[in-house]
Amino acid sequence: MRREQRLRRRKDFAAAYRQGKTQGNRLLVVRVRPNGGETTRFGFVAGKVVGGAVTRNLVKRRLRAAARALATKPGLDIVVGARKVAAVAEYRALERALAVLLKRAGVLADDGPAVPPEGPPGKEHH
RNA sequence: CCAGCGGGCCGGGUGGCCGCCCCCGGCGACGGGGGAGGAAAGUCCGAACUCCACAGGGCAGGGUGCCGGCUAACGGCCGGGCGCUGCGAAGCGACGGAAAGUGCCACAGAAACAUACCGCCCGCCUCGGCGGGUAAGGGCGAAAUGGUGCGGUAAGAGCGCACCGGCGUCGUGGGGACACGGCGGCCGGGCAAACCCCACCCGGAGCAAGGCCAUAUAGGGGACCGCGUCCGCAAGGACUCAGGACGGCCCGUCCGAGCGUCCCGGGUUGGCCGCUCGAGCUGCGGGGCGACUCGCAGCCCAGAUAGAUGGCCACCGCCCGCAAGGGUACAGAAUUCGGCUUACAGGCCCGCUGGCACU
RNA sequence: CGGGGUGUAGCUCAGCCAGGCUAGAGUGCACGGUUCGGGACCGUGAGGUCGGCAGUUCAAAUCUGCCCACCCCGA
Repeated sequence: MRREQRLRRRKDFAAAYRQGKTQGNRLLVVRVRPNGGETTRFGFVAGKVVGGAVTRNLVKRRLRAAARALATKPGLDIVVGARKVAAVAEYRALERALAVLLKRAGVLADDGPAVPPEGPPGKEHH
């Protein structure tokens, strides 16, 4: 996932936490917020409860791969937070959980317009 | 073969699909190269680097602590000495000073640093005490006046002698810690990880250092102290010292009535540089017991910033399990090095010690 | 990157600097008393690897070193 497609500013994370719509299950917590741009950006959060630096990085890498495999609508900021059990979950479980939550938020590319994007329904990235 | 000691090293492999970061080339599509560790960890020491401060001296504070060496430096390493443990290979050691001073040593015990409770011996007497001597014995205690033996004595005692231990002194060896020997002679505790003394070392901060650019209710708003005296026409000088600087304090020095101090707001948390070629790595040769060092040749080996170095699958290896199957250590660079400490499945290599058996 | 603090009974804390004393206090818990019963009150009692491992010392909750967990502050 390219740098432009990731959330990199503290302000962006703070805005998603403050204004975003939240979906969650045992493994993950997802917050979605329109960013007014044309590209959808992801941010991944794995706090201390997940484990040490090695497992936190592993979880974030897996989530990044899972997010890349799913097609989303453009113009969104999506923050994916990992819960404690995500540390021992397999990749398949993480990917399925992320797909379910994004579907529930209505931001997958083949969903109806649940969150109205600001820009035109843009092309696929990746 | 069994048990053990020391040192060094590895710590998954191959392939496929899809990706990420950096560098180089190219207008571009794209092509080429590189991309986590032995601890990257804890942040316990030492340095490099950067900014600030710096006439000098003293005090305070912190650290180190057998000797010699290595090193840029170190609280690290190497070699040696001494002590303790182990049959041994080896291991461990905050290992200067208690005749500089102060302090503490609970309880028990007569007494804890100055002492006679019981006992023993001598003397006296109104037969149970009094006076004196005595640290061999008993008892208390973590610790009680060096240990064993012989002599000696009223009983005893380094009182004398021998050996051992310690202390002092002289000599010899050694670069030194120290060792060995002679002589003297018995000289009385412990704790300095209690204060302390001695020797040596130490400016302060840290890459959010520091610099450039952009942005801004921005050369913003508010509160407070003070703007003295004398000489001189003036420049200036002196006094008084309010104040400020010199890491903390003092001496001292400098600045000096400045434009100071404090609070709010803003920025530092935007971008770029610093940022990876370095006390560098590999090989060969020389010096040294060794830590290490010198010379030559070759090599370029992560630079991210919500933070790249990967995700998934297959086969193999290893471990658990009858099997299905499951697991595959500790752990993720953040300015960079040198160490220390801590964590770690499994495995490999080298040297050595003890024991058993056989030749 | 740097600095500081805390860890003691189920809970909240003393004791640590200046080592020795039965490791205490409040609350909670159990039992008994009081009451018709409960609360309050009175009495009795149980409950502690003093965060862990080493070391110094005759002796460590206390001193020293290393490690673990948590909290706070500054740049």
